[in-house]
Amino acid sequence: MNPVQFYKCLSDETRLRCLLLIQQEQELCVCELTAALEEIQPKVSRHLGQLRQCKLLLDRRQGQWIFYRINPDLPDWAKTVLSETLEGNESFLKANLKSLHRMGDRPERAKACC
Amino acid sequence: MNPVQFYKCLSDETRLRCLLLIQQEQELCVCELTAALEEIQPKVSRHLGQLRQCKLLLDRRQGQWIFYRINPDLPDWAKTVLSETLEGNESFLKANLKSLHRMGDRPERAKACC
DNA sequence: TCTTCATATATGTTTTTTCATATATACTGC
DNA sequence: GCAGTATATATGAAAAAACATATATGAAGA
Repeated sequence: MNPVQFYKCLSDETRLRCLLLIQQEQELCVCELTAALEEIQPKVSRHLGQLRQCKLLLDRRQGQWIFYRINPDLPDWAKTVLSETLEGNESFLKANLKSLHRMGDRPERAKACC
Repeated sequence: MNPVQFYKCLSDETRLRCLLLIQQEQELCVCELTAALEEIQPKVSRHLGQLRQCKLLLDRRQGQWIFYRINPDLPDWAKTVLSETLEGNESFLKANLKSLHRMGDRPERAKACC
């Protein structure tokens, strides 16, 4: 994982909020992120696609939903960066978490596999 | 310190190399960084100017040289990000450190003040 | 068919890069 | 001390490149 590429991923507001929300909630689907960010779906989807392509996120389909989670194979330094950023910037996500939890009908999660 | 702005600063190759070199060496002047990166002076200077404006770096003049160092007042999470990134990416800087140490006539450092 | 999500295209905006030049300090010989 | 010159750094302006966005559309699954 090239650190420049890694930080390019974190350097956009939409992408950083997605990453930190997922870091906090373990796993979120596109419609949850769309609601949390109050952004249009193609915008969110496009940024998630980038994060997936750079291997910061993994996705899995469950029925009609696609859930994204942090790639557990990220190098340790990158994982530390994400968790430190989340811890040090709670207020940054406050409004997004509020919107997320206000969302009705959040999709049910099943175990990823096995 | 807004985390998006912070990561925008780290998302450029020239800026990230400068930051990590300074993190490792405590303090470097523009000509040392120019030599380490093998880039032209206005390019390096521009990026350092940005990092100073965003308050990631502080500068001091000593004679004809201007030395840059990490701003000690950065929030803890940001300091941790920088040190983790340095530790986790030693090889990223290898060539730059080699160029730096190969540089003849590096400026002498005096104590910053007092 | 409806919902969820992804992607293509076109467009606008921001960022980066370079060159040329300005400013500040230092040095040399008088 | 004073020219004149050299070195270190910063910055204005213009061009190029990279990036983000919106709209429209497509594909997969319930």
